[in-house]
Amino acid sequence: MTDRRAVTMDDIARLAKVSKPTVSRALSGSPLVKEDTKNRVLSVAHEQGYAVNRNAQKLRRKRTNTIAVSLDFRSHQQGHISDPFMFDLLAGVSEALGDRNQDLLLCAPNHNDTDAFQKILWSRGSDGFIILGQGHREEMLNEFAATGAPLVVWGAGAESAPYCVVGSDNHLGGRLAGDYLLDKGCQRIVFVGDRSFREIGLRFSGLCSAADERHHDVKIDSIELHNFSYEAAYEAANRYLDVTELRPDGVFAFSDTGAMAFISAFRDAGMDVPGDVSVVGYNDIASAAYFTPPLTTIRQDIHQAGRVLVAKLMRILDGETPSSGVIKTELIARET
Amino acid sequence: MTDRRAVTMDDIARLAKVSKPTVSRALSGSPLVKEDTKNRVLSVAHEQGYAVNRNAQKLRRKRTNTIAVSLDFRSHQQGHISDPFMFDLLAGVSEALGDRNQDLLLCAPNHNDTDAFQKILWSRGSDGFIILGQGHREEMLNEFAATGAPLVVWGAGAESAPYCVVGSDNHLGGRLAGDYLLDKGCQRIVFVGDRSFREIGLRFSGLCSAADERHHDVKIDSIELHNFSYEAAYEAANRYLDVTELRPDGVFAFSDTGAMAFISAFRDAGMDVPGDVSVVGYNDIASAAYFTPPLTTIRQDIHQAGRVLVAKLMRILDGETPSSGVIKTELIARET
DNA sequence: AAAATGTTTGAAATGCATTTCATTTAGGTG
DNA sequence: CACCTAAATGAAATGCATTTCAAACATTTT
Repeated sequence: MTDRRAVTMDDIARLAKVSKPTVSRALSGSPLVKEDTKNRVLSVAHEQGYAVNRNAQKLRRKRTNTIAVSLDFRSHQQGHISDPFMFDLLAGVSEALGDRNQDLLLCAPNHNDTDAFQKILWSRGSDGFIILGQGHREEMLNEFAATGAPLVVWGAGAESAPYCVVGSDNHLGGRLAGDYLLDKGCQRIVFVGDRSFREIGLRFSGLCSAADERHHDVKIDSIELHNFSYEAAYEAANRYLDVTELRPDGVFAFSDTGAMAFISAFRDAGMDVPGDVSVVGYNDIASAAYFTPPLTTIRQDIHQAGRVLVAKLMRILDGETPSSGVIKTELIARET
Repeated sequence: MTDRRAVTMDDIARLAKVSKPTVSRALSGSPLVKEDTKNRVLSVAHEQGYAVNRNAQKLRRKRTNTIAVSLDFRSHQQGHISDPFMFDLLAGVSEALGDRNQDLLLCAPNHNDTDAFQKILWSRGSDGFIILGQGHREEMLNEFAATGAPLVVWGAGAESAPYCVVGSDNHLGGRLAGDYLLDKGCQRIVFVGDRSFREIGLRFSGLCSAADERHHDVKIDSIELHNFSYEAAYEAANRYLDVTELRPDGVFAFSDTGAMAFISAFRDAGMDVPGDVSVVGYNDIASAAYFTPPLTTIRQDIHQAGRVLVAKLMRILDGETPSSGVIKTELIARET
């Protein structure tokens, strides 16, 4: 409210009877300044309510200590993504960045083109990028990475990917789910999800290889679902039940939320889960264990994920080129 | 990668054969520059891959066009908050800020003291604050607001609050839940949640006044729950069932997640929902409608929330002092 | 054609901190 | 005590864009 001029480093210098560079050094913990002087500066700064102007600092240092995190809130113009998994991922990243004193610039670009990201870099809005979910943006990400932009991506690693990817082993996840359903004796398994997403495609192929290996007489069907909402999954389930002669006895969904919507539809259609049909989700979101019935799912170590993403990006910023990272992936067998 | 010197405004000026101020004006859309010149500058800037250095801009303009959003990820050192409601709220805020070309600095302060916030302001890291959830930070927020910091808070408005609060009408929410349970004929209603949170306390008192008004012979009990996780709610439910002679026939939970955990515990204890006990949650998170059974809950208009929070803050930054805002609150009756 | 007005443009000052390099001070040695 | 080295400090240059104020140019008006 008081509109008096902001306190600057010069003021602190004057009050502490030292020069500006000394204040600068004292505040950034340089070993070049005597203990004594440093304390004096620090206490003056504190009593004046002074904090280094970050913008001047960033301008001068050419380093922002800020990481842009992209969350594609509204992919597929289908309203907000609200998979709690993404939230947990964000929380993990936020914490890991906090531990390294990096600021987090949250960006949910409207136009999903390289430019939106490129501009952040050109304008020195951040030092690097953490992209949560590659989705259908692979081409764009390839382009962006080709410019040499420092980025890490949460998603599925293609060997060919020109950027560092961190993610669970989606193929393994699919196998684990497949083995689980096959062990239960499922004959007609249906996969639910948008296979054009690389991660999800891999989960499907994992499921298929599990089936292939068993030489079982298993039918694997797939429902293409280009929308991640509960509504869409619920409706897709109903449509499928309407159309199909033999109802499925096993379902593997691209996510826990999808699995829940399917279970809900099955219940409304008078089917029993897991009596009539077994269901496996993906992610092990917090609510999975408390769903009715408790949901069997593939857990990704989300907490590790945030730390790994940040660690890799920091190495990139230090000029290294870390390999992609794989996050622990395991089946959590519950009632479905 | 190429470590050539960054493109600056001087370069653009030279290439477009104009002066620096003209470039500055052209890029920020000033009407002072001739259409002709402006286009020339714009095209040069584009082909050079130039974007104004935000840090220099912020330094000079003394305005950051950045809003700090605080998300208390790990309140109560109990691990991450992962209520999807918070995620939706964040998504709404993110979108509303995007629409106004404001950047979003996500902060999850470790030390929950004024200083963490104050420092952001002193260092010109953001122009203002959106605090998502007042939780137990009311005192701190009062202090912070007293310094004249521009902030809006998602929470429950006390008349006395020295800052602008936006939130649903929690008392009304409580009444609606109460009326619903009483209409169902519940006799032994238990409230679940940490009443020391103002929002939650109000929901409880709303429930009580609904009961009072009916002159019913209703017993209202309450389970103090100082932890927002599913686990904690599930355990609290079990403890309560162990200890109580007459089992409750109505539950009103502080959130949908809490309600789900309770339903899960009831189910595991062999109780039927809604046969034996009716349950009302709060927030209407996306999964509520697909829970088994579909969850009755109090919906807050989350999308409006984000817009209102941002709009109020912008007015504050313009020197106004907007009143607190109330978000639409309604009962969504489903099966429980 | 000169005067008056309005429109574009540019030179220079400014915002604030960091860094280089030179200088001073303190400490150690013969 | 003179001399050298190491430690601490400071003057000035620098990073990049915005803004003020004055100058140049274009257009009307008399």
